[in-house]
Amino acid sequence: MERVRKRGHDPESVLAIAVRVFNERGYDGTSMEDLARALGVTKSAIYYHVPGKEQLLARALDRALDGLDALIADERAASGPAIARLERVVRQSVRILVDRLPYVTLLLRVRGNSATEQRALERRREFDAFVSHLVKEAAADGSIRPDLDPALVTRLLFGAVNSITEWYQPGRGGSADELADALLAMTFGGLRV
Amino acid sequence: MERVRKRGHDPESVLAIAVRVFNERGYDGTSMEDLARALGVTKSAIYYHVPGKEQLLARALDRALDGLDALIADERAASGPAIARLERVVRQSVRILVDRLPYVTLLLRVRGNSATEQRALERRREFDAFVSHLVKEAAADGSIRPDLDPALVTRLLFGAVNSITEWYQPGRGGSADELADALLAMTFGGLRV
DNA sequence: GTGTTTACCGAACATTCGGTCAGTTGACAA
DNA sequence: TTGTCAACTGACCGAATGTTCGGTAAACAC
Repeated sequence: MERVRKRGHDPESVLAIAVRVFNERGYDGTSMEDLARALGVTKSAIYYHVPGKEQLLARALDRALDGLDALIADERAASGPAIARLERVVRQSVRILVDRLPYVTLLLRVRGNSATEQRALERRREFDAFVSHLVKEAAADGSIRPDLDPALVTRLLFGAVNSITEWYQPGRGGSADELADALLAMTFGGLRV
Repeated sequence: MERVRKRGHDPESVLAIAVRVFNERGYDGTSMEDLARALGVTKSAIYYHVPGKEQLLARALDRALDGLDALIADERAASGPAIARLERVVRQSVRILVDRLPYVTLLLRVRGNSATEQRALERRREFDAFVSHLVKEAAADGSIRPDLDPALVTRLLFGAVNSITEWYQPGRGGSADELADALLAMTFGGLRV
């Protein structure tokens, strides 16, 4: 009946710690021995909780991708000017990135070395395509600068968004909303006074 | 007397191909066997040209870092308003990134797993500190929006710059200068019309 | 107290890793 | 023709890799 239990690990705590180590040393740079050390158990204990290294990666990537999918689903049902929807997508992306920081960080570093990684890259491309389409809409109705290529804007804009994973530390340096405010002020409004 | 030679590899061609594979699969995800396959030779032939895997990484990272160091050296001697110097640093950073794309790409993915990587990270931090200082100058003299934290602006701005390594392909999609123009238009001028 | 389950350990597994080394090949000079 | 030498091959090494498995101690159910 869900008592306090002997204390020890479960699939969730193993995943959380594994993802932290994956982000510190890179997935390929992390051995099961590294994970075991971080968990305070031996290598073999890990296999009691999870099926293996690649499954840990797959589960972590799903956490990130499920968040982005939910964002798309929400936003497909939305209406209003494209520029306003774009702004909302950026803001929500920042929120997801901050909420699920370690998982999104891992996702953004995936290079397609295994079937698991390739599947994740494909799902990620769907998100990119969605955003790209939105920027094109905003460009077509004349609400963003006409001298900039929409595809390029998409990439630079989300380059800035995604770079948050490189330095953001929860607790320090503002909430997701404050971050999004600053990012939108810079990219939509411009740095110059 | 420097004839045409038997044809085959030399340290330079090995490095170039190795870095390409490192960027495709990640440094830790690349085995010497992978490199040998890409070079069309056996593993042991690699050791005739270069001392080993980590030396390949070290040489590649130096190419990127030497470019950034040269930029700093140039710019320390420069004068003029901070905002103009910042703009020039961004433009030159884009140029170096494009000119030395595979090397800079590799540098930006380093996580400090070995002494070689840690040394590279330290050198990179010097560059970041230089840029950060420049943004603070521009903020102090009132030439960028006062509502944005200079440290945050530095990170987001160079987040956009560095993201170029994620998608840029030489030949396609404009020169370094055109890229820099678009990036500066977006971040300094703002997207909105 | 007995039996079951949970969470783990230690030893071993086959495979892959980065790296070494003695030998081979073929182009070239003399 | 002979000898040199750059550029490799192939066999191999010890260590590390991800994973499996038999066993076990402690907590729980009855």
